[in-house]
Amino acid sequence: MNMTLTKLVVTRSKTAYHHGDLDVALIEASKKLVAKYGVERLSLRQVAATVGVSPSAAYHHFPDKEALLKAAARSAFEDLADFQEKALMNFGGSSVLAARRRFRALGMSYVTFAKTNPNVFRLCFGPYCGGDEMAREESRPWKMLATGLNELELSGEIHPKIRPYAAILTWSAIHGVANLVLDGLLPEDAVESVVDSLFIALKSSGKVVD
Amino acid sequence: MNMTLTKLVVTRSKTAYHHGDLDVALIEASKKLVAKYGVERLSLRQVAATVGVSPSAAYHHFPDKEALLKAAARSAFEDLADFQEKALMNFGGSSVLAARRRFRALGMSYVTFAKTNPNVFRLCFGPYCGGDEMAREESRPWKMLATGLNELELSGEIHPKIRPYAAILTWSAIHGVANLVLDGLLPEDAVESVVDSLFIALKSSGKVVD
DNA sequence: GTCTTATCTTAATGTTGTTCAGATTATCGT
DNA sequence: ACGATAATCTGAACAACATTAAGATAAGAC
Repeated sequence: MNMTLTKLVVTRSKTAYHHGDLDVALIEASKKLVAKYGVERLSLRQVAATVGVSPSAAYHHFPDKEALLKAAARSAFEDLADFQEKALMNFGGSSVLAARRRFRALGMSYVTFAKTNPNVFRLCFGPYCGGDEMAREESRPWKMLATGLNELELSGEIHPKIRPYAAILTWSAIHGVANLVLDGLLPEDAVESVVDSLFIALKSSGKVVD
Repeated sequence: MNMTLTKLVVTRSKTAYHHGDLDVALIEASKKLVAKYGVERLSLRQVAATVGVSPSAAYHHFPDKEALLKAAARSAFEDLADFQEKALMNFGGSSVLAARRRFRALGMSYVTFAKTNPNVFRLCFGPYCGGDEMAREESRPWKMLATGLNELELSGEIHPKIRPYAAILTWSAIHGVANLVLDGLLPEDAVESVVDSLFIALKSSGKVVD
């Protein structure tokens, strides 16, 4: 779980001058302001004012605005993982149906997060995205996807032919609809279409000749 | 084809005071600067200076910076369509193989454009994306995808079960990899994986029971 | 308690988006 | 051809912005 907020509340100092966890407070304030106005309208000064600190104070914790936004993006990415994790908890069990429900929850929660916090979702993946530092295969969303696919495979819901591509195809498709729906280029119900078609695509036993 | 640049060159006025097609010139300059530095680092004043005009001149053609960027995004979206169209021209014929090659070219060119001009690609689909104004089903990339899928269908390369989802799934998956690769969250070769798996997924004849 | 270091503030600089009053050119009716 | 009207651009201004430098304040070590 993402503990940044908790840490903030617990260890905040009482004296006015020294804030005590300014870095975390700045990140949290950034996320809130981004959620409200979007990254493109975010100013360092506003963030500092929200936290109750002078603008230049931020420069003792981050080299510049870009670094702060990258840290906020990183934190927001963890929030997304948290959200998916919670969604997953609603569907326990080891049956085939449970595995399918969990897989569906994984994809749906991803898009629900995007639609609920469009600006935050865009922050995660925009030009402030950590990229390599987010360590691809080690990232929590990727790991959840991997285990979800393993469960489906054990239930015989994935054809061997497509198994090697399953993770990349799934993440790409889900990430794609999320963005296209946010941009207004696909209707909202496109999400269900993608999830449904992914089930069909993964289970399929078609032969391809080149 | 996107004729904005041509129009600019042809009708540019010689007198210094009146520019003659300032709107188009501003859009083109914006795209160039975005390509170089990214949307987040673009300033109206720089754009105006590049065109050789005072900053306030832009406000007689666009209500504000956001409107200019939206216009630039719209134009960039047409550039993407142009790029795909050109890629498509390399693969004529009516054979099954030709249909498959065109479909592959459609997806690959989409991602190639993204990787060649990451900042411009992000401009197309970011918060400055036209959305509804881009008219979804009437957009050129969507139409190309639709005819590409029709060709594949006529060649017997698409199973009826997945046909209704084919367009949405394909666009989502391709758009998704493009973004994830740009963000450094998927390796570059993920693109081929997605295109290959799309072929498998579309042709498949799997049965799904609920 | 003093010294050192970490943390924050104040003040300043140069750039940004945007506005407004005025200058310049094009267009059009005559 | 000419004068009025509208379109287009400039220059100067303003507040908000990111960033920096020099100094104030508090915390922790000894």
